[in-house]
Amino acid sequence: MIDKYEINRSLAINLLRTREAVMDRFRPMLTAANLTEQQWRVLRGLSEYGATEAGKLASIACILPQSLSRIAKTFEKKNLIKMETDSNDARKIILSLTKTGEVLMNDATTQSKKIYSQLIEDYGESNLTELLNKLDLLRNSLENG
Amino acid sequence: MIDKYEINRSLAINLLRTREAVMDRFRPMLTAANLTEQQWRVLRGLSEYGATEAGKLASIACILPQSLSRIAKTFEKKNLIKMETDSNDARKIILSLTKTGEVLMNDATTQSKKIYSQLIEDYGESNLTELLNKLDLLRNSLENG
DNA sequence: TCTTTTTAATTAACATGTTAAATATCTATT
DNA sequence: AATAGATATTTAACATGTTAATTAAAAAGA
Repeated sequence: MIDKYEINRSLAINLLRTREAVMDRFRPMLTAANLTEQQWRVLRGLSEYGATEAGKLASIACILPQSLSRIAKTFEKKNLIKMETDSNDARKIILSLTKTGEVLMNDATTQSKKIYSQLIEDYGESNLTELLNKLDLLRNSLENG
Repeated sequence: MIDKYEINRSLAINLLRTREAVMDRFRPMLTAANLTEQQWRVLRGLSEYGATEAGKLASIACILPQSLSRIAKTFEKKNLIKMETDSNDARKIILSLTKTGEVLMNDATTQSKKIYSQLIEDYGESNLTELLNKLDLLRNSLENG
């Protein structure tokens, strides 16, 4: 069925709709862990990269530094992360997971990997690889175009 | 260069990063028109579909009905849209563009089409078609999987 | 060294996302 | 017709996105 409405073939909207469809599979896990999508990305970044300065972590987690400031404050109160000033540059704040944060992430990551495995099974590994490659190519085209 | 960090190959984050890269090209146009991304999607939906009830418009524009309520209120004050109760069902609100709204959209749409044409030229039409097809397939896989 | 510029993080203000609840209207059932 | 249940929209509360301004510290230049 051909769609005569341009908005439905718009690239930006298709990327948005598709991302929402992907996240629908992960939302139950996030709700159970009492984490927002952004909080999940921040903790995941810390879990994979270890102690990281705020600016770099924001970039890794795809959120703005301003948002990370607020999220970090919340996480520190909940004792999920530690915040320390960089000894070589007092402007920088180094964030890292506490033991509590690591335990939370170990549980959540296990569930996340299961969900992702099922997604790959449903979509097909080659389709996933090709899609990721096409997305990389698009980003490169946009930067250099 | 192989990326050892899983977060950087995550599908949801790649879709997010790519969408941001696409929108970077449209943001100057939106800033000039003094519209947010969501407001742009709402006006574009109205422009293409004509008078539309709120719930359907929210779905078309990929925003939640709650967000559309707030946006519609703003637009009505600015005289960009009209809000009328459906004569057959008083629960429904029919939204439509005013003349002022149409003029705004005519200008913005012209610019938008130019930006999109340039994007297609940079990325390649066949790449774009294949990407959109892969996104459609992914959404179908997620729904039926 | 002192000043200027740049960088990193934070804060502020407003718009939107998200979840839950409230309101109004319609539909179905009795 | 009266009630219960379903639907469409709105409101509320809090988290995040976005733009602009602020603060503190490092880097660069005179």
